[in-house]
Amino acid sequence: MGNAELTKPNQSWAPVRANSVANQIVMQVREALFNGKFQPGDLLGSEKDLAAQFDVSRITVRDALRTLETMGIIEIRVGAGGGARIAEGNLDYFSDALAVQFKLAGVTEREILDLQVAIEGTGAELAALNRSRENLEELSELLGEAENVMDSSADFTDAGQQFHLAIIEASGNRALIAQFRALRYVVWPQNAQRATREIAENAQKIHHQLYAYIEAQDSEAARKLMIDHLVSIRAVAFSGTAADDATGVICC
Amino acid sequence: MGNAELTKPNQSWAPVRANSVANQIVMQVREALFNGKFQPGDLLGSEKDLAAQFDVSRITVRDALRTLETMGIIEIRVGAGGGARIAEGNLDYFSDALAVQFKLAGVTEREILDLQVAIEGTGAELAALNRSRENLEELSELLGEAENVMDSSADFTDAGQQFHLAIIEASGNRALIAQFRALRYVVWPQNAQRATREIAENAQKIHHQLYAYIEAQDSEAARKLMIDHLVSIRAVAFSGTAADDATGVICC
DNA sequence: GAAAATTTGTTCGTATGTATC
DNA sequence: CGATACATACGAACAAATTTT
Repeated sequence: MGNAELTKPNQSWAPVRANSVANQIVMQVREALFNGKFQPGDLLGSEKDLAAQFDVSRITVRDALRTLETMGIIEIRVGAGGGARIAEGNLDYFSDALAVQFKLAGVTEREILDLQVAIEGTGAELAALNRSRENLEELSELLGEAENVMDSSADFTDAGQQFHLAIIEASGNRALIAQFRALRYVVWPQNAQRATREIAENAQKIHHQLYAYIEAQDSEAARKLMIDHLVSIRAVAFSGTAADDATGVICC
Repeated sequence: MGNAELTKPNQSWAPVRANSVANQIVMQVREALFNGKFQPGDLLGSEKDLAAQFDVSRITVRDALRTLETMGIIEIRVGAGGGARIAEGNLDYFSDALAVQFKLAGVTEREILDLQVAIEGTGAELAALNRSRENLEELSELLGEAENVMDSSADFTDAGQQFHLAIIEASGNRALIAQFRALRYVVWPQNAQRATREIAENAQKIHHQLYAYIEAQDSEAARKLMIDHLVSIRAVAFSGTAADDATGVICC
């Protein structure tokens, strides 16, 4: 039977902190947002206003605003006409939270790469199905730009990253875009600057092939090639010497 | 004793708020965590301690702690022996942040379902490759439990959700697990309570087939069936009448 | 461009509720 | 039960930054 709940009887220290006045304010604002009572850009008010509105001290309001800000729900501006506003959507906070959780959970690079395969594989698939003419033009342009920086490891890596991002954007799925951006933020520092000239040429060739599949709307081929592309990155990343594996590619 | 390393406002492009003393404390703790100087459970100290360490007021420390807490980096306990500790990993905040960002970005249910396809498709694939004997036992157990609640829409939906989660857990990939948990939190309220008896039976059949593929380590079949399974959910969710689509399944 | 108004950032002091020993 | 330690919360005040006038 399911005795899983007996294994970890934690989470008993919640009551006092969960019912704090500051958290009650946080919950109220959050509920209002999800109930459609707020839209991005709407003004919540200044700390002074909110303190009067909720009949609490300014410091309590600050606690609540700090939490809401970190959640990405509000943005705070100082000066006249400033105050707390409903955010437009700030992916930085989310990316940071993702990175933190992966760190705390001890998620390995390999696990992250498998997640990346899931995201980018589906992204390539949907890109092939949904790409617009503008998407194709941007992808083509990025391919051209990468061609000019094949000898600069850092520049080519950056161009490759942009190409991958453009593919995800071509999928038209903002959830995937958000995930990819967050993921790139997490894995970027480790995987940077690994491209040699030979590796760059191989990557560029694969990128051209990806473009061809996406243009032809061959979603299954696009997905498979993207996954192979990423798996070969994994091979390079975990097999030690990168130069040995000529088929293995990249950094982007 | 060190201070907060007050940096000069030499970078004009950076907004003032990013250079606040509280945010500097946040960044220092965050950096320390990522540099391996902290492990989950480590004690940071009380507000008073930290105020003395950073040579700032308690309220400034409070601001920083509130941010760190919302990021999921620390957990705070009141009373003697309390204070701020490095968290074990709190997915609730992350899930909430994900839901908030999707809401603010106006991400649609369809987009979220495509992301779910990416996560769960890869999850099923990896589960077939990596499942342990314990995983199979738990999956089998969950199938049996679901069998007993086929007539209760809510209970069966819950059992189905647990089965899906168990598959992801069988993948052994904590990044996928975190993503799935967060995603479930986002989509759960809308998709709940849609199961009829007929739909439940169809879902149960598919779940049994998924188990068979995972046991046989047929990763490609597991992935494809999972995707079909989820796509049919999408069909039900977006085509209005669910009963018409006999092949379409579920709520879980 | 300068002054004024507004708002956040920061500090100190104090009181209270709560958890641990 | 009492003592201790800690977070929560309040009020007043000044500094710093930004927008408006």
